Order: sequence, then structure tokens, then C-alpha cells
Amino acid sequence: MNDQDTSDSILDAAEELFAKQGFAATTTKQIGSAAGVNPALIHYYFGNKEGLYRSLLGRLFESIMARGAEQLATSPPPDAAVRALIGIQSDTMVAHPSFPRLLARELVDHGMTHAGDSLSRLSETLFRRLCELIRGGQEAGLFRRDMDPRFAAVSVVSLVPYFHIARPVVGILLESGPEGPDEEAMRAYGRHAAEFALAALAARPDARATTEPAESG
Amino acid sequence: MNDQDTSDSILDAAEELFAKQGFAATTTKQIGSAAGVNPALIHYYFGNKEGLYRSLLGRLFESIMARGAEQLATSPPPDAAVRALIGIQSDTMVAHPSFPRLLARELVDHGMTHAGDSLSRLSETLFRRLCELIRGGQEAGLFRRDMDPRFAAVSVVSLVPYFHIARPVVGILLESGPEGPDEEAMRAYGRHAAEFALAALAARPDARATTEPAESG
DNA sequence: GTCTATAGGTGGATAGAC
DNA sequence: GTCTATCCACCTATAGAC
Repeated sequence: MNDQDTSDSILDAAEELFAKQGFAATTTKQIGSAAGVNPALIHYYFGNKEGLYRSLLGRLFESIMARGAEQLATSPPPDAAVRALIGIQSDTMVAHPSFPRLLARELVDHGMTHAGDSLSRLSETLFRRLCELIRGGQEAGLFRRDMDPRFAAVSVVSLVPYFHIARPVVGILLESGPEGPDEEAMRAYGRHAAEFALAALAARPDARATTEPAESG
Repeated sequence: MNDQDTSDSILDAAEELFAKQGFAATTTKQIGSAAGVNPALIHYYFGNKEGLYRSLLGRLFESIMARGAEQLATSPPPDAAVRALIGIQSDTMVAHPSFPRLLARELVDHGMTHAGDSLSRLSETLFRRLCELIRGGQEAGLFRRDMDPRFAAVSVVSLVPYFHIARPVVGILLESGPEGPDEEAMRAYGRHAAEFALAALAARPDARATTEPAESG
């Protein structure tokens, strides 16, 4: 086993364990054992436990940010772009189950010990792009104008991550067993989320009338 | 200080520290120090650290579930009910900042060491009620029928919690400083979330046409 | 690069005085 | 009920052999 293999297997094992148990609850012994290497090698390759965590988050967030930015580079019409963004979120999280958990832990821990800015940069880059898209859609008359574009952007990006973060509990609610929704259900939710977001954003042909339901039938 | 005061001050201090740092990263010494009591009293009142955590989650989730169930008891029309539910979420999280963080930690840790079913019961009770509401709204022609009511319910309940879970990062995105959005911004987002959800759910007067934007101008 | 052995420190929990 | 003292387990990190 060359050093690349060794450090990769440590990163892989740590990613899964940190996602499942959290940073503090995971021991270097567990990581070494799961990776099939001696725990002392963690210090040889990454300096210390926190260095390992940083490396792993960097590797994960950079690769995902690259994919997202690439997809949004070809400026499509706003509604197609929103659909594409949600599709990327869903595909990424289906393919990489430890990502939403690590993301959730970093979101609540933000500013504490760890990763710090790789998450901030990921968010900022994609988020600003999304805000502009929504504002553009509003100006084009495609999206309703009575929503703050930044709030709308938060709402758009919240749907898929929340589903995956809450996956064990969502599994109970959807009656898909204790393992959470299966892959097909996760993909189906991704499609739903895109429809839900676009329906929320869409301008109404006859605005005022539809928000107030028929009263006193 | 009588025993009620003592155990309450331990619960309060632990709630804040567990929310901020997580269960494993918080020491009994920290809790005792923050509560102004001897750490050994944790074992006197709660048996062990995990017993303390369970008590605290129970206290928090029960009180919130009670408030939510009470509000939804008076069966209002579906759209008003959705608005009310999101309002409760927002009010609860604004008033009780440690709740969203503890919720997030429990969501990702679910099935691991801790609380287990106080969260499941909270979710199931309110969630089933919401599913029925949405299905009812669909049958009444108030909500669009081409959405799975359970997926729609997940989407509806995801908005406000995600905003609060991601509060530190959302603060960066909204440029409200490192402390996250202030109370007014949080309340404003709550109002937005209700509009966003209702717009997504609402039936269109002329359905098919609006989802496809004008093509090849 | 990889392993063993171990140092150094901390955390949860208990016993027992008050 | 509250405090002090302490035990034991365990975890991170390092030194040093191979």
C-alpha cells in the first residue's frame, strides 16, 4: 500500500465516522481500525485529529463546490437554473450520504473549532449566484416580485439538505423503515423539491386573486 | 437553593452547552461551572451525563409539542393551518435559540446513543396532522393535486428549521454579521416562509400553462 | 512508512465527610 | 443536598525500533 492509498483510506474512514458520530465522539483508534491502518499514521499524515478533519472537509467541499459552479457557469434561464441547482443538491447527497451529515454538523458548529471558511466559501459562491438568478427572474416577470430574493434563495436551497439531514426521521414519517428513505425515494423527493420551489417562485398570471381562497362558500 | 432550583439550573446550563458544543464535546465540569453548582450533583439528580441529556430533551420537546398540538387542535382551513404551523415553528425558534441546534444534532444522531423517541413522537404527531391538512386542501381544490402530500409536508416543515439551524452561515449570506440574523430578520423570514409554502401549495386557476415559461421568444 | 509502547492528560463516575 | 478527594478508563500524541 503506497502513501496515497493509506492517506485516502484514512480520509474515507474518517469521513464516514465523523459524519455518523461527530468529531468529538470519534476516536483515532476507531478510524485506524476502520481504515485498516495503525492509528499512529493519522499523526504521520495529518499532524493531529483536527488536521485530519480539516483535510477531509476541504476535500469534500471543494469537489462539490467545483461541480456546482461548473453547472451554473452556462447561464441558463432562471427557472432552469433553479431546477438544475436543486438537481445538483439532490444528486450530490444521494451519491454521497456522509455529506449532508457533515454539513449539518458544520452548520451548527460554525465558528467553533473546525473547518471555518471552506463552508463559508461554498455557501457564498453558490448563494450569490442564486440570488442574482432569482432577481433576474423577477425582473423578467418570470418570478413573483413580492418576495425578498435572498429569503427566497435560502428557501430554495433549504429543501433538499433538510430532507437528507433529517433522513432517519423522515424515514419514519414516510414509513420507509428505520434505514430512512431508499435511493428512489430520495430522488423522487429531489424532483418534488424542484417543483415545490418553482411553484413558490412563479409569477401568477392574475396575481391578487389566487392567494385568497373562496370565502364563505 | 432548593433542589428544584439546583436541578433546573443544571438543566438550563446543559441545554445551552449541549446545543452549542454537542453532547460528546461538553464536559460535566463545564456544565457544573456554568450552572454554578458542583459537577457531582449531576449524578445525584440525573444518574449520569446521558440521563441529564435525556431529561433536558424531554423537557424541551414535550413543552414544544404541547404548544404545537394545542394550536392545531382547532381545525382551521388548510391554508390558515399551514400558516399557523409555520408561525409556531418560527416563534418557537426565535424564543428558544438552543432548540434548533439540539434538533439538528438529534436529527443527524437519530438512532445513536440518545433521546430516541421524544423526537419521533414530536415529529409523527405534528407531521401526520399536517399530511391530512394538505390532503384535505387538495381535495377542496385549494392546493394543487400534483404533489405527494407527504413530500409537500416535509417541504413545508423544512423551511424555518433549516434557516435557524444554518443561522450562523445564513448570517454571512444575509450580511447580518457573524452573530447571525437578528430577531427582526428571523421573524421576517418566518413570514416569508409561510408565503413561500402557500405559494408552492396553491392550486393554479389555469394549471398547465404557467409551469412552462415562454419558449423561443 | 509502519509498528509498538507508553507518556501525559482528561473525563465520567463514586465514596464518604459534612 | 452539597462538597472533596480520588479511582479508573480512555484518548491523543509522541518516541523510537524496525
